[in-house]
Amino acid sequence: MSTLAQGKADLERASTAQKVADMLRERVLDGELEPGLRLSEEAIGGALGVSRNTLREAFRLLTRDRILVHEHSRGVFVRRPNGDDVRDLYAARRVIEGGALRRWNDVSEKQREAVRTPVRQAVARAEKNDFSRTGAANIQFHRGIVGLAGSVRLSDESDRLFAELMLAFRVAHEVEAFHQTYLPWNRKIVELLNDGTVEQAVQQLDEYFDAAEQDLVSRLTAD
Amino acid sequence: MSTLAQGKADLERASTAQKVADMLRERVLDGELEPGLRLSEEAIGGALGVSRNTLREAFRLLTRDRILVHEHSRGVFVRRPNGDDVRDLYAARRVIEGGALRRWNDVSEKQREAVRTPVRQAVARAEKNDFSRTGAANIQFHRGIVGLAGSVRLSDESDRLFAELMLAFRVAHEVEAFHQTYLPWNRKIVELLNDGTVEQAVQQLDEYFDAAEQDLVSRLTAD
DNA sequence: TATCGTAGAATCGTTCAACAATCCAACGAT
DNA sequence: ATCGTTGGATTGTTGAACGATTCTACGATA
Repeated sequence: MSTLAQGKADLERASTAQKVADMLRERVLDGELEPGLRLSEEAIGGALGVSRNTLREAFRLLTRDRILVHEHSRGVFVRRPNGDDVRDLYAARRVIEGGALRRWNDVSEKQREAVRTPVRQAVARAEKNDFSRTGAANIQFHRGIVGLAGSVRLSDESDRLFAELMLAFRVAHEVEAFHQTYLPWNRKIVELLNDGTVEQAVQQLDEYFDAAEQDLVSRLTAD
Repeated sequence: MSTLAQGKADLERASTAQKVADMLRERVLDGELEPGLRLSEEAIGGALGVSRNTLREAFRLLTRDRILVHEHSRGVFVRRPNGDDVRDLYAARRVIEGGALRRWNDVSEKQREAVRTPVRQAVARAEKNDFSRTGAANIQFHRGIVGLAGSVRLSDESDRLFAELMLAFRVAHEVEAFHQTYLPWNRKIVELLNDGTVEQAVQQLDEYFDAAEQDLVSRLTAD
């Protein structure tokens, strides 16, 4: 039955606006479209061969995902987070991930493995100097933490927060180096969880957030 | 200067789609447009005197706010939460509000007052049998709790979750009675916070969520 | 020189009309 | 009673058009 559910999801993926939005999202997160850039309706619509109305619909989907921002009568821009945005993002993450982590003892083993596995992957990839994928594994680690909450709404919202944070990394020119710096923290958090000392793991996570926020904010306000 | 910022917000309030979305949101939350109802583009667009494209844009804004759901090639519907949705919503609230409440000792006095005041108001209004406004005060209480996190993104997302929950109340025919039932809980939580026993307050909040979720789910799956 | 205002270009906001694609309900065949 | 089929209704998408807003560059004034 799971294959049927999968197929249904693929079928529903129709919609030109959805496909355009997916393409643009990829371009933005890859860095081809830099934060702060204005996306002209005419230029992009012409390049992609879709009408303005459809393109505007794709824009709306991406503003919902925090990828773009819409300014009335001025157009849409690739989101360009500043220091205040980063502080806000980490304030949200502290509450969400801290709250989720405290559910460690109440969740399924599968959910716990979704936290442990990405750290193992990140370590393995870092040893091979495969840093681009180390970052992806780091994100998976945090997605696993949010997953402990058991709410798809919360996981979806966190994905949007992560996307915004990725843009902040890009503005700070920290796309690759950032994640590996904090890899030891993640490893320590998993150790503490495995020891059953959940509160200590939460505290460690908070320290990670403090350090990461301070680092990122200083690099953003330096510009 | 605050008046200037206010004026700017008013000026930016333009956009036909935005006004249409505001009107529709009100109609939905008031109950005029029932959960599950399909909103015809032609009918509503004609009634409101706006073009289909503009109306579709308003629809997208409301799907972002969890008021409407969009089904491809079928149209948009007033969201109609089911039991699984409610469980997901409370899973999210447990983590968000629990995590926010634990920040009690780290936040400003103003933030703490934003939690205490709504409970006082709710008590006063309940004594006057003003139940419709009791519910509003109850929501303010929980908004105050989320506000302890100090993240506008998290507060905004919580507002969307609350809106969805309001729809669930409506489906369960519990719009008015629900909030006052749990007023004693809120009062107890504030007492525990004032006593400085934050962890006990969190535990009390969790019990509130357990009871509220169970109540609401049973009424939803009964249909 | 610097500030201000203005004209014109560029772009967005919104509408309208049209057609293809999809969904739905009624009908009839097996 | 279940399963195709056929129209009719609704959404998806396009293209063009025009008013409204923003931006840019130029020139006037102090």
